[in-house]
Amino acid sequence: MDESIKTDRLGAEDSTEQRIFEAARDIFIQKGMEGAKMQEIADRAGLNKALLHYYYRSKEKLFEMVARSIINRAIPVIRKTIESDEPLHQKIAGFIDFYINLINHNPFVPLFIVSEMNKHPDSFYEKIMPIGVPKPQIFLKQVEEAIERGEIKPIKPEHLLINVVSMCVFPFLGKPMLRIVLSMDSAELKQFYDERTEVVKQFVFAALRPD
Amino acid sequence: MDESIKTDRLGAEDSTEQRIFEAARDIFIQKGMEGAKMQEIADRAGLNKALLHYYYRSKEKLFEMVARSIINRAIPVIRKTIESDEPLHQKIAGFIDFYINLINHNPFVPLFIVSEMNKHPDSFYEKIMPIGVPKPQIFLKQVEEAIERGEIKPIKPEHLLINVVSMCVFPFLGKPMLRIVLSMDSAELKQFYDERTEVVKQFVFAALRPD
DNA sequence: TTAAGGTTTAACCATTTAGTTAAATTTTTT
DNA sequence: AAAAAATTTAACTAAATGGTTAAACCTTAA
Repeated sequence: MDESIKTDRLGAEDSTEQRIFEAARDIFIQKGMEGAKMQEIADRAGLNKALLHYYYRSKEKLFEMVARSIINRAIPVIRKTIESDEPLHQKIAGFIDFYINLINHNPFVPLFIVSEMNKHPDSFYEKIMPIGVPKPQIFLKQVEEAIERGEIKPIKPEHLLINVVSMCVFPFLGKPMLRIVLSMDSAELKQFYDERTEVVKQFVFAALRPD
Repeated sequence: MDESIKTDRLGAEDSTEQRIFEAARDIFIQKGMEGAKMQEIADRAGLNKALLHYYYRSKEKLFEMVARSIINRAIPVIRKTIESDEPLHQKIAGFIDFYINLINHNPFVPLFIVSEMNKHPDSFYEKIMPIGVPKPQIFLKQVEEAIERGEIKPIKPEHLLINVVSMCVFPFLGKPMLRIVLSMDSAELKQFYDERTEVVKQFVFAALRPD
């Protein structure tokens, strides 16, 4: 039975090591560090438990690698969009596009990151240090300048940034809530998330439009 | 004989049972069901482990009660604001006021609820069933009517609701992120959260204002 | 073919942890 | 004050789980 190519990196073969890693990623994301059991990871990978230790030494190390990989993939794209020096409107639009699309393809990542950050803020910080913390200064300055030029309505740049991020990320964190409160089925949910990009853009730009 | 009134509320005496409950609440919120250890809860309550079982039977039961209490307190206030038939603007403003204030006083509750919901959507649903799922129909209808009357810019009511909730809740989920990315110290963070209510209101109403 | 290397496994060990119990202690009732 | 009831504790058990190991099992190349 051939596995589909589920790469982490391009060209990664479907080695045992890789299968373990992917199984671990799925389980850790779903259940967190303590909730995940090595046996369950092994089962999901279709392998014996000892193999996990052979390749990854310990649960901690395995978790570490998974966490690092997730963070390594998420942070740089955030940096790239936020640190670019495109014009403000383009940047905001691009940010929303990219961010929602990213999460749409990795819907459980935000909860993983948020949980990780809350439980172990220090170890998280150490993990993103090497990649580089996103520096929003350019963005903040752009907002201030746009306000001075009267292009957008006054707002503290930090709040604007958080507003945008909130509307992109939260709907995915709260997905089960949406299901229940808005009683949406899968199809309706899919449509809702598809609409999201445009809706958020319009909402933000409407809020920013000067009187 | 009969047990003291099992309170959740202020005025609760400092009974052993209560101390256990509070310790459990703190630890469960911080570490989740699997991350929390009975011994740690006992230590925090200043008691022996056996007592936890004496009063609460099992870890599952204890967690159950804690989860239920947290949900019981959060859901009704959401219902009340969302289901009221105040005029739309008042309702939105009141919702933002109340919601941010609520979370400000219980900053770890949203993450607990979001995590719970993602790990055990069914048991969560059973927990809120008895209280009653918030029914947003009135709100959704109000939005549609306001749009028809040209009082606000067109937007799918569901998206508006999620936008508002997102901007209220997410900044608390992402607190550690704010710290790092915006490099805020405690004082700055406090101020940020204090400003939040007004900022969100202005942002939402600006976005809704018709051309 | 066979020997060497990496790969995989079942069985085992040590530790942690939820849960029990019987006895000691404190509080309440008579 | 004595008996009864409620509360608290230390010591224990059973199960789960992370981690180890020695042997079996390929695959490959002389």
